[in-house]
Amino acid sequence: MGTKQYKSTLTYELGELLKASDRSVKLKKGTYLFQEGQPAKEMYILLSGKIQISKMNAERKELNLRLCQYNDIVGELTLFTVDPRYLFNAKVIESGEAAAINIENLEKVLFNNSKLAYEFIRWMNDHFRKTTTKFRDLVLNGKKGALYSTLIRLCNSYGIVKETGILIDVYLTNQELANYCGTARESVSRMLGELRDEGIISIERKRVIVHSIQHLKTEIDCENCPIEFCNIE
Amino acid sequence: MGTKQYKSTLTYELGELLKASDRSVKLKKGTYLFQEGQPAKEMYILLSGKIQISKMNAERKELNLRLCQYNDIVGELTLFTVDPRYLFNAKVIESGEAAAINIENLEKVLFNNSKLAYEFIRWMNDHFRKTTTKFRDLVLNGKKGALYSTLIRLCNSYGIVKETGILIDVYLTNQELANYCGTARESVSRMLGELRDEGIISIERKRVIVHSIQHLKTEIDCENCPIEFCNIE
DNA sequence: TAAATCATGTGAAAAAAATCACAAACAGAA
DNA sequence: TTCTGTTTGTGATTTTTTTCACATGATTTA
Repeated sequence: MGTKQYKSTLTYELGELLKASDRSVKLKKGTYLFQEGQPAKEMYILLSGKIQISKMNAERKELNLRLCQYNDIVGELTLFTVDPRYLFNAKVIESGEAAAINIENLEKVLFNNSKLAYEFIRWMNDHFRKTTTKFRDLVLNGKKGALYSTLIRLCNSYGIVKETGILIDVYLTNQELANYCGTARESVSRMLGELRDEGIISIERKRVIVHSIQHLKTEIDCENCPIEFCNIE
Repeated sequence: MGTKQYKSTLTYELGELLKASDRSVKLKKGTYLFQEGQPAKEMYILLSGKIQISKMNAERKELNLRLCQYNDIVGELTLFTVDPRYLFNAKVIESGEAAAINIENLEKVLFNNSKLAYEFIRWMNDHFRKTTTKFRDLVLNGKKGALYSTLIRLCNSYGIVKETGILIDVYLTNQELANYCGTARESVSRMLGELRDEGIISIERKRVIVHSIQHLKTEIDCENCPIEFCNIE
């Protein structure tokens, strides 16, 4: 009991990718694996640790897009472009290790292995699907909807089922949570406080326990889409 | 003078795709080419007319995601999935015609033609990139930012350069514009009114003319990203 | 051409969210 | 353990946005 509820696609084919892996990189908490605008030579697969993918706007407000862990792919959007550059920031929020894959090599592999290319297209589809649904939630359901949606996704990706509810096994500050929602830190603090008072969640040493995910779901009219499309990776 | 400023990728390879085209479909204004949840057998390439891609939430609020025209691909996200279903609504807002491509056929073609698969991955990358940037604008810059971003993208996709400014050559109601921004119809009306009073835009028979796109850009701290990543397709 | 339908503009009020300012709580380092 | 820097909670205020209600304007269509 008490393990991750869902692990994303790329399975056998992931092995293929890893074979093309050139080197491994140590990830130190607080550093960046890459940042927006840097020239991109490599794509990565996480072996351990956690990485937050974000995009800044010009006012330096940050929007967190994904929270990645073991087996997740990061830096993928640079494939097959001229003068490839990273589009996002990849911040290490839990130390670990990643396998680096040279983009040029990967492009060759994809070109010669249609099974893998196919798998990759499928993965991108899934990925796109998640993103769009998430943004719909963020844009249409107000800031409360944004937070609830984020919590649900965090449950699906990092939730550990306990007797009392689902423990979201990541240490996130309110500010970071706010960056997932495009909202103000204080608003998150207030909304979490409300949920706490209503007994929907509780907070135990910086981690959230969701006692009634159903409540969050009904509040945003969650259509109970399959868990593989409703996560934060 | 006076033509579309940018036309998206898939060029030669588009021809390849079209060769696999099975039939063509007439598009009648006001109808839907497909709707969320319907089983998906075909992907489409627009030959003429305009189609709006949207996603609903459970409260039946609609979020408009793309506005597609000649040579744009719609219904693409169903590839390589089991029990494929459309994720979005495709509403015809200007009559025209589309080439339908059977998904199973296309999967075969992609599988056997790595050049095409490669091109497809690249297209999806671009597509993803646009989407993410757009949503960042929507989420981080408030409702005004959302509208300005939408107007800029509309200029890039449908703008016709005139002496006085850029004419956005699409007939959109305030409600439809609002659906692109995740905002209320009345708010759009008010914001457009303000822009009109300031002389930034004017409206001529339901179409917007942007006199100072620069003003819109500075307001949302637009980093002047390449036009091919800043459009509404 | 009139009637009907749909789209727009706008005031007033309510609701949602951000901002500012500061105290309290907590975590990590010395 | 104490100090220090970070994170959290919260009141008060301001700003942004939505909502409601209704008048006006524009387009269809019969």
